[in-house]
Amino acid sequence: MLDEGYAAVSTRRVARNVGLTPGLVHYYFKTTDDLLVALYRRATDLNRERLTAALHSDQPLQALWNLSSDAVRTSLSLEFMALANHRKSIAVEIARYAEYARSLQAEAVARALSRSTLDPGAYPPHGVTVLIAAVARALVMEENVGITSGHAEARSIVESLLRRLEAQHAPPSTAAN
Amino acid sequence: MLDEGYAAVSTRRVARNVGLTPGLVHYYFKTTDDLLVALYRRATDLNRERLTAALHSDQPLQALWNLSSDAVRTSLSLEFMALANHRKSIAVEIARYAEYARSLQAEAVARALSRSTLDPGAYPPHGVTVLIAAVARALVMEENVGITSGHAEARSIVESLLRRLEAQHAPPSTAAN
DNA sequence: GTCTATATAATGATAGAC
DNA sequence: GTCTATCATTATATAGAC
Repeated sequence: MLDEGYAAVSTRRVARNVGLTPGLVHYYFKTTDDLLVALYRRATDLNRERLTAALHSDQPLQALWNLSSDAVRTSLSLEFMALANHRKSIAVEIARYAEYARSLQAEAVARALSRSTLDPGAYPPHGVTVLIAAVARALVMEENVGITSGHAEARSIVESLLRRLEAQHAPPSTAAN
Repeated sequence: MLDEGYAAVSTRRVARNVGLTPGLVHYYFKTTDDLLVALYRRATDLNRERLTAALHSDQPLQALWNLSSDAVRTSLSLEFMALANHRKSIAVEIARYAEYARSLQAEAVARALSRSTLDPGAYPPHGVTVLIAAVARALVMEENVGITSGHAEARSIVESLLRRLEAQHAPPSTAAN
């Protein structure tokens, strides 16, 4: 799925890769959709653990950003998003997990913001959560096809913002700009 | 491609949809890759015009953001990104256009920043360009699969930032936060 | 559970008539 | 240019032997 895209995943290839027969794959997963949903669930189970750990670290926003920037994990997630465009059963599964993960993340962002000196009204936690995930995902997606210009600069903007959001005792510093 | 994903595009279906035969499609486009590349080029030609117009409007950043938020256009772009994961010829085509579009956008961002009162060092134009495209694309992608939580908040954060970047005569206002 | 065999359908691509 | 016809491959899914 990572190497050749979701379209390369078929019951036959799965069977061949594990040295079994297509019939047996259908015995365990009646339809191909069922197989893909099971794969997605396994991925989210792993992801849930990593996310929880990140959000409970001492720099949850940085940890969330690093986790969201993981190329393999994010590439897989992007394949599922693409797949969801023509597999309704995948779409509902993705939406459900995404909303769950988002709420977890938003809570962590809210906690971090409450410890900072920034105006919480200017940074609604759900919005910040969306932005972090959005930028990380887009960077990985672009790198996957060979686009890199502006990435370093974008990362530095985000990371500097995250440092400010996560600064427990904001230094007097220069006026925020 | 928009309704059922890129995997639904085949020479046979294209032929059927226009009332011709698969053989003829292969006469014009030797391989399916050639067909997809041609489709991508047609899309970028349209896009190039729209982008140029947006960047020459009186509020280029707002216009860029609005353009990047167009659901149909962006969904198509996302399909091509997904497709690029297992079609090298598409990947190089996408990367080439993306780098070109990015440089155009970065110039416009630089011009807007030079008219604003913000510290240009804190907002490198290429980085800002990446962020605008990234967030817009991610929002569309999520909406396509039914995820919406935090979107309104994220949009409002971005739009407020864009207003500040594009404010020709920044008002005294309250301290930026 | 695991296999073989098969029904059915879609695909990419080519050859050759007109 | 446009068609018909075809080859070879892959896919989903099921039936039934063991």
